[in-house]
Amino acid sequence: MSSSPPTSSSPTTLSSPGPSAPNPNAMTEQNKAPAPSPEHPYPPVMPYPPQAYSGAYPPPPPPGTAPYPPYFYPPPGDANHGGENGQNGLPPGAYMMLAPPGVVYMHPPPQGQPFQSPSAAAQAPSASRPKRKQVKMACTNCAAACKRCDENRPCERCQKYGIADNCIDGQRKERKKGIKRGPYKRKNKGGSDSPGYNAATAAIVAAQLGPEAAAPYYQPIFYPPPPYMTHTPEGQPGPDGQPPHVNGQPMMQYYIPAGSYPPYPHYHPMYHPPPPHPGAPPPPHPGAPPVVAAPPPPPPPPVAPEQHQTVNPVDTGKKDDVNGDANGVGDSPVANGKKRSRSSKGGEGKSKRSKPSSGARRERDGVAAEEGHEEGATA
DNA sequence: CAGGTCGGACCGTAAACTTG
DNA sequence: AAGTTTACGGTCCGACCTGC
Repeated sequence: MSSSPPTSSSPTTLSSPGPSAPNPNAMTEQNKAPAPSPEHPYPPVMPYPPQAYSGAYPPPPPPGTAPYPPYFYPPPGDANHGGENGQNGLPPGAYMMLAPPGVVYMHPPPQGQPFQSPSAAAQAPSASRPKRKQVKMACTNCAAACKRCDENRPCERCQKYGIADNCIDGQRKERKKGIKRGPYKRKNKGGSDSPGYNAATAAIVAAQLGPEAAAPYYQPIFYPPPPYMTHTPEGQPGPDGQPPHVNGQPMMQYYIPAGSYPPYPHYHPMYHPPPPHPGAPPPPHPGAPPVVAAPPPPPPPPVAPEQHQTVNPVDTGKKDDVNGDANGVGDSPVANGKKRSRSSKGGEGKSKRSKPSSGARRERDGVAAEEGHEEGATA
């Protein structure tokens, strides 16, 4: 999913890092929407009555009305957008907003690109990171050293280290058979699975905003990055062909269906505002209509315990697996394809190291945990 | 600094299931 | 049977460790 920024080589540099939890009440100077303009009043004028929608994408405008009007506000990375690159416990590439139940908010996907579901977006490698390619079978030397191998025999690495003689394929173990599995979860088949409220999203919201916010009244809606603007709403082109900037951020285009105003959902009468999050009092906004008491929210959906487990969106710090080159630096042959053993560690095979996990390590080293990731892959 | 070690993310795909 | 989902078994990135 990439509405690739026009200039940056790294999308993550263009969109600002999400500073904190996607708390709709939390707003910083940077997070604020741009000043309203006559064409784009604040809050935006909703020409349609609030509507519940959970069907096909994009949601059709009400009969007899024009397509959704564009509105503009700062790009993801603010408090209402949750995780960039898996920060804040959200999947990488996903943006989060809060909306009333049933309202599906999306914007048109970039030209020629299909809508990608949140889960798919979370799974997909980012545009800046090509998928790692693996050989079918590494030679025994490379496998033992956990180093990149190639299809040739002797492989490049073995040649480099003068152990070409030992460059042979290993023996692949046969797969276990007869492993019983539970019932399969079928994916939504509609081509684009609309982001619905489920235990996973509930858990994410609960983690970020507190359990109250996880109630169905505050559904997190994930959607792909919107396209960047080429001109301001006033028609001014951006500098050097780049998107115009607002508050130092490239301007994006959002389409906002009636009934959901992403940046400040609690200003809409339909919303039942969540209790103030500690340390993040809801800032008043000029021109904001009074908050009308909403009907009592329905009880939160029960969260299946097993799903609880899998929903651990806060990845402990998956490394940025940018591949590419297999730089030979630090590479080393493993003599005779022997399984290593480290005397002091009683190593046999891949014994656990007595050092912080790589995740913790990265954290300690100040490497940002990127790409909040999927469920713990292997059992 | 170069080479050795290895945790764990990532990948490919076989096997288990589901669907038509 | 064909398609889908799951998870096994493997690859290899990249950080740490060690010895020269």
